[in-house]
Amino acid sequence: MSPRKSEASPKRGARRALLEAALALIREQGYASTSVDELCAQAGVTKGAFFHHFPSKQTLAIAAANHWSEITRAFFEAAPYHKYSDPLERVLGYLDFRKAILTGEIAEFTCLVGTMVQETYGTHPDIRAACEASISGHAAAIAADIAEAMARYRIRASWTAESLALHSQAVLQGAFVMAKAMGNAAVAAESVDHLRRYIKLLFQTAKSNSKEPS
Amino acid sequence: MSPRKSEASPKRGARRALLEAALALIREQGYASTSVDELCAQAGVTKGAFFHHFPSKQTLAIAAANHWSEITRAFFEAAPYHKYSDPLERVLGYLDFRKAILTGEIAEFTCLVGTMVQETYGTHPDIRAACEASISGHAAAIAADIAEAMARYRIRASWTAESLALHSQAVLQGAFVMAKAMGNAAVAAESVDHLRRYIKLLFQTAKSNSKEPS
DNA sequence: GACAACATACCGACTAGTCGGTATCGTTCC
DNA sequence: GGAACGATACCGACTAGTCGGTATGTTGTC
Repeated sequence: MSPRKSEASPKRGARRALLEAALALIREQGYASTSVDELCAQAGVTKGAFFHHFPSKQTLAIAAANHWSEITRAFFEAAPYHKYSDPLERVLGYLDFRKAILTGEIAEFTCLVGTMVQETYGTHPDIRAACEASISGHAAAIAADIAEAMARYRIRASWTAESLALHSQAVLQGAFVMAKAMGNAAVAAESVDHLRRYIKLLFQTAKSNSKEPS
Repeated sequence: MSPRKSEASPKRGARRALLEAALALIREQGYASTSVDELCAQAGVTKGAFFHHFPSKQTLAIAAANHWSEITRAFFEAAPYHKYSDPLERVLGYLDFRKAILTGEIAEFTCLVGTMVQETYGTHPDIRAACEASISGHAAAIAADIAEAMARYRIRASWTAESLALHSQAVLQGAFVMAKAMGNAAVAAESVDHLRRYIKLLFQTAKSNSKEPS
């Protein structure tokens, strides 16, 4: 009985609430300057609940990075660009999608692990590894489409699909840094435009050589 | 009397020693997790000296960002790529130079203001502004060469010199994030390669149209 | 002796993490 | 069905230490 379930945020969901709080706060302020008390207040739980679920602040950060991987994976898997049968269109559609979501507050579209790895890479190896896994995982998904596109359009290049996928992530991470520095998202959008133009150019030259695929 | 000057680091140069310490430590650990005591220890001065020269930790961060602007300006002004008379060669030479200096420890080639702005953009507006000024100033120098190259090669494009210069900075900042995440500089170097290829492609297509300038 | 350039001692606020205790669950046996 | 039971979820006061910042003392220089 008592059929109610899933309240505001606490009660029986402290772990998830803390992970969500970590996403919000760390993206805004970074890892070091986000205190455990602050995380608890945001999540609506107490310190006891925090250390019941996570043995340390660092452990929460790692869990948050993994949670971020899951969230983003699901988010991009549901994105509309997957409908294209042409892998190159999927790659370009991915960039259009990334540009389209550059709206609202800066902390709402920037990357948790990119932010976190900057201040932890030297001091918290485990957090860095979790961030690397998140970025690499996402890049691998892009690399698959790029590789397919290269095969389809008979691209023979000095660069690899993996390299271009990682470069795409670098551009996006850099775009976030620039957006934070300039205080607006427009500069980030323009960088995505440049990246899109680059990839089109890479495939355009070879595309004109071989007419149709298959 | 006593003709000796410029000792190891302290004595009569506390301010400069603290600025150098800030560059080293903040690039390694970030702003928030670098304490005033740590900065003093690294600089070889005491806390009294710190607050004699800087009214607050935030003020030091701003001074460090400005110091960084000066350091990097002098560094890049002395770089070899300025010898080229062709502005496009200067731009490409700039990228070759940026790739060439991606050696040694990660903290030694990454950008202070890019690191700092990530964790301060939302909470310390003055630091953010100083970081923006540093990046914008550097980008403006690149934009000048790009603009000259566009004029010389009669480029008429949907992008501007300023936009491409900012994109270059985004790629570099992103390359640093990726290097920190992956734990190696190679991934950063490959991103610079991609950026160089992009700019060559942008100018190559138009270059074939109009033979020689002037 | 006045002033700048430091050093030393210290303060209150805040930090991550601990600990004893309680509330609420699912399970088991009657 | 319900009492008993062990486990998990959670609470909030507490600690030991660190933080940025201050107040005051010392020293060299003009």
